[in-house]
Amino acid sequence: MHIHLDTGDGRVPIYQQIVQQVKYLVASGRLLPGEELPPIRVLAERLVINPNTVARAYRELEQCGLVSKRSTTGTFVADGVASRVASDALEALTPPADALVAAARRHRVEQEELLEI
Amino acid sequence: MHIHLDTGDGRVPIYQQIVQQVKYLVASGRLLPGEELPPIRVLAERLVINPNTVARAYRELEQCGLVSKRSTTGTFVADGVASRVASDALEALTPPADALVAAARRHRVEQEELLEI
Amino acid sequence: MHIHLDTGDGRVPIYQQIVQQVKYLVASGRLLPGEELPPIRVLAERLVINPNTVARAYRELEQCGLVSKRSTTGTFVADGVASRVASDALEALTPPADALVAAARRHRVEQEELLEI
Amino acid sequence: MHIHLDTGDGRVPIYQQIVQQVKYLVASGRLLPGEELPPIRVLAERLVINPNTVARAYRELEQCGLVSKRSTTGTFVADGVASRVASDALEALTPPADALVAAARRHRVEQEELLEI
DNA sequence: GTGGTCTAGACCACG
DNA sequence: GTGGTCTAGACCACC
Repeated sequence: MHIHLDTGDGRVPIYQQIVQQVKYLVASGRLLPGEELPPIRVLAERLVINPNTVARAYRELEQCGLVSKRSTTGTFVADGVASRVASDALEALTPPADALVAAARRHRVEQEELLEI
Repeated sequence: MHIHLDTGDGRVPIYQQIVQQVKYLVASGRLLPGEELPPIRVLAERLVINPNTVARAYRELEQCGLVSKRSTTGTFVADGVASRVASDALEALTPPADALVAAARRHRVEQEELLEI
Repeated sequence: MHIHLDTGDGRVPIYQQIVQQVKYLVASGRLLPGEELPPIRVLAERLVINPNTVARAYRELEQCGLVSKRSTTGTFVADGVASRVASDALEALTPPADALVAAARRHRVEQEELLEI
Repeated sequence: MHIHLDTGDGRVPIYQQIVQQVKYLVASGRLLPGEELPPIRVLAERLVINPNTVARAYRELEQCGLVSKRSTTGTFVADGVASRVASDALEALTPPADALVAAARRHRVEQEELLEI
């Protein structure tokens, strides 16, 4: 499982970057239901961050139902979540898209110009 | 000058909302060079927010050169800024657009699907 | 707002004790919608625990929709939640009650005996 | 000897579930004094859990005096324990019952309502 | 002053 | 070895 952190102080909390990317990995089928995520400490070490930060990400993923933690055994992708996550992903994409379009309108930016970008 | 605030804790700082909207007003010609902005306290009262917040927005606008404060007289839209703001706006639009496209790619969302949104 | 912590290592995490008791306070009307909770640091100091622990409790309460945090302003009881919490409370009561009864049955404890307790 | 495990991470440690259920079996006469319990490895295999976990359960049962391990021979139900276990069970029932009642009071739940559940 | 994030590291229960 | 909880204290953005 490969995760890339943008530490550029881009105002996105590390733990959310993890949450988001795990969602992506599941939605795109690169993480399959039942598959085990790296142990908290291992992922923390690999990303050179504090275990607490990974733990928080995993906790949020569990609250979303995307992952299930069997204590003392590990953390696993929950069953039958691929579809839900997929629609989730699209929904997550919609608001920023709308905002972008709205912003563009306020700027009177031509549609073609926007598409080029 | 009409400004609408989204206080829904939607992750956009109030002062930035003000900055952005003043830029829009200038770029779209609804605020003309030389025109006076509302006094800090007046705008703060109208928006039911802390005067410090308005002050900060005005300060940022001044640093952008979009506005000039003549002490004890008021805050005025600077001269000949319309064009600069316009290009500013486009630049401001590019990064989120890129991010959106990048996110979409990670989701393997088809381009057509994205354009529809 | 009075909160009592059982530090007797009774296996209930501190942050959950806070969550639970705030729920009780709301459900019983001792905390009214719109009312402000003590700032994280203040409550932490009062309970002689780490601010992070209080923060976690508040975060969970927010995720439950019971509370809303207006950053830099404070933490407030959400509107129109009394009823939901009340039913929540009853639901929270049901499983342990069932477990108790089931356990009693396995012990062949007479019903009267149980009621006396 | 039939034992059912709730692996739903419902906050009850596996080894305690075993301890409890063995107590029930003894108290209810389905396990008689002198009778042999399944070997650790056998029970572990049957329940698909770690042998260490079964070992721990047996150890606790031995500390309670409910069971006695004769090395290299097996684990047997101790003599004359049925009555003790029975009272044990009642004691084990009291604290959760109290907690339940206390919780109910905090919720202002009527007693009749509680009894129905 | 508010809450938010993160670190470093401790201790625990469980398997 | 797994995850869970908690502490102590840092720095940040915002109002």
